[in-house]
Amino acid sequence: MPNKTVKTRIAPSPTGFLHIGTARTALFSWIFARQNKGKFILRVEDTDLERSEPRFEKDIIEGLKWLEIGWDGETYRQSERLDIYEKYLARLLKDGNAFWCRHSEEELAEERARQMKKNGAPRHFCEFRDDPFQGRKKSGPGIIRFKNNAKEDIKFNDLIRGEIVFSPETLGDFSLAKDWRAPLYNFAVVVDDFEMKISHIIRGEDHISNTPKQILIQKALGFSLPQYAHLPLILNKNRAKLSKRDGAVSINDYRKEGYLPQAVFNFIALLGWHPKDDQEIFSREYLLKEFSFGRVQKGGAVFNLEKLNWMNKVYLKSLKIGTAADYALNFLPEEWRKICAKNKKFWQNIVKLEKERIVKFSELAGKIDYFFKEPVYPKEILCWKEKQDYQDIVRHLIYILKLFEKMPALSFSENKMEKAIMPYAEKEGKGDVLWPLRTALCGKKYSPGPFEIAAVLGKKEVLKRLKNAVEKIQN
RNA sequence: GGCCCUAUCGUCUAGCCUGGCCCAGGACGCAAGGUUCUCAACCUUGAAACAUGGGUUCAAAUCCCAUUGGGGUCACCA
Repeated sequence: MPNKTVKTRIAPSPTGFLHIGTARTALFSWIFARQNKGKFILRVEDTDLERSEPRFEKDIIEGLKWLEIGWDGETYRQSERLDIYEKYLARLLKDGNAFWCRHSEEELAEERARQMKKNGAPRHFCEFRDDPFQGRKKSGPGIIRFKNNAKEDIKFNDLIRGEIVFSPETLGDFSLAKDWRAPLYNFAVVVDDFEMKISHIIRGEDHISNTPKQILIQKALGFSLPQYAHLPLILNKNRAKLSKRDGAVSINDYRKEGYLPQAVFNFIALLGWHPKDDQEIFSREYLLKEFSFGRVQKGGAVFNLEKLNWMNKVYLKSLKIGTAADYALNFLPEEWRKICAKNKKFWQNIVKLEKERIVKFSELAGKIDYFFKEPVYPKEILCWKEKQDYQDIVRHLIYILKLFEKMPALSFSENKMEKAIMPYAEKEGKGDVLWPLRTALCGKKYSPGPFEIAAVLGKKEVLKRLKNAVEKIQN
């Protein structure tokens, strides 16, 4: 039964590019909202003025759009909501639930170090806590803290992990804001989630330890508690939180490398979630139908590039040739792109040949240069298994040359060529004939089949390249 | 270090709630073979895991306890 009041959000902070983990959180939040006919919104958490940058916000938005994880109109930016935070902050101070703390950062750091040394929980119960404005900032240091008087255990029910319990003493008087108009994370989140009527907070496991603080603030402000679902983390090879130093962690890195959005979507969905059966390749419709928190994994998942690569190949294979060609066009050097944009059929034929041989589109350009210019290669490449006699190669090439010359240019097709040449190749040894033919056309050890290449190149070009090869040997 | 989360093949995981069908299934990767002028694709086969120790039970990957390992977090970052 769909819950009509469901509202979820993705709340990235624009201090870096769209992280894979953020994308997956967005994906699950989006699915959950869709499943329940609810809403999914975007909130940019840019309260850290020092580190937030517009280019990161742009990247995050582009990444989400690329994956077609769309939010419902509402987009918020915390930096534009300072009046709201100020209002709630005033209320907290007035009610005696918050206070100004005048300790310097150095003092606080020292205190923490002392506590850690004594094997205790590092926390700050402040001496200014009983008079909200005693420590008020005039010019020196100071921030607004939560006056944590909680005695009872703080409990919440996580949709993925069940009940989680914290004892409040370990929290201390935690920070709320640097100043009236400079809210800090835990406080801003609580206010926004309430104001935006978020029903389900879906986020990474690294936020579990923030949850009790947020609950305390919610209670002090008289807010109703949302539901929580803490997703397992995405890990690197060393099983630590995946971070920038681990290489490509931004969704747009994968976009730029020419991965397909469907593949990335499918892959990150499967990183921590699994359907009832063994199906691993699935559409967003399938996921929409099948997703549930009950099947979300509790333990972290290592990001496995090899599997993504495999998955991208699967999607690449199933892509219609026209679609693939259009998409792939973006990954060509300018000069070739112009040629292909004018000659779509030519380009599609090329893509058809390489589509199943590449992992991602960025590999394409390096493999198809011989369609745009004559190949440059050492004559040794023409030898099959590196020990074929050059005289034999010349003999075979000339034979093929003559066969091809007799064929009408218009019916210079894969099939016709094959029919014409195969009897000869069977007789002389397939490798002995086909290898030199293929390498003469493309100048590469590895490539699609000779007839496939020849058909795309066309009769005139094929004859020219065969003659070149013969000359190369004879000189 | 305190607190919290977590634990099945190298990796992603099914199975665990509701013990027996599991000497543990699938996928990626790996290895071997087949197909093949090369590469890719495809087909067949194989190696590969219930963290450890105690219980409970006729029976435990599944339930209970302890231990160990891994991770997260403890900011005037989010």
